[in-house]
Amino acid sequence: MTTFCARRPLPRSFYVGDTVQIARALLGKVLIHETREGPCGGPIVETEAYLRDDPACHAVLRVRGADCWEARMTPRNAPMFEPPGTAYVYRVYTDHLCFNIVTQPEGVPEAVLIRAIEPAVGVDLMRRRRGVESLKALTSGPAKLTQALAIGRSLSGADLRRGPLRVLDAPAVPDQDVVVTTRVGVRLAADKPWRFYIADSPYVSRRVTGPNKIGPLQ
DNA sequence: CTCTGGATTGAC
DNA sequence: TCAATCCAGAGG
Repeated sequence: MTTFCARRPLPRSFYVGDTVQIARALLGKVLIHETREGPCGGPIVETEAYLRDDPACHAVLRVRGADCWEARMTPRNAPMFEPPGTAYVYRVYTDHLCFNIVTQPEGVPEAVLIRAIEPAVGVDLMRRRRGVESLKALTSGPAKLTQALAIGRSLSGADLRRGPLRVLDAPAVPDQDVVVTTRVGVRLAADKPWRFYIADSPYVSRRVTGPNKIGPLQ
């Protein structure tokens, strides 16, 4: 996973289609943040899909008094309704930020959570921001990577094709290198196999071995 | 206004 | 395995 042939930013069309497949296709693509202190980032190694009819999705809320859900815009999830290729950054558990890439045409709230990247660019800068030395601890989790890349909430709503935070094209990761599992830390729709990671990457947040493992993509 | 429950991390 | 520790969203 040291091949680093970054190209142009991914176009909007990349982010339209089946969001689960887009999450899969984002593996290997390169996330780069050009900051004042320098560039930092690397290839994406772990993703999760969140869909418009998925109870775990921030844009899907329980209909009051009924046993069903519906997509609804709120102040927090508004960027999910923006055009494909928009950033959605939100806070969880006090001081942790998570970074998502919005998919689907404007008005359709689906997104891919970027859970881990391989630390390839600006490693020492990221070490300073994280306060740890170990490469494995730099970006191996959704809130770790936002801290390492200095992705703040002001980037929520930003266009990932232009500006300081970009997602660049790179060669596709072959199916035999991809593992599919259920999503981490979600209570609702916990059985959906919508998480993807690169099997042999040391920079994945969490490896699955037990009954949770859905298996490699054939 | 009050109440509930996290798309986490790091220490034990 | 578990606490830290705060806000978004819902309901009164």
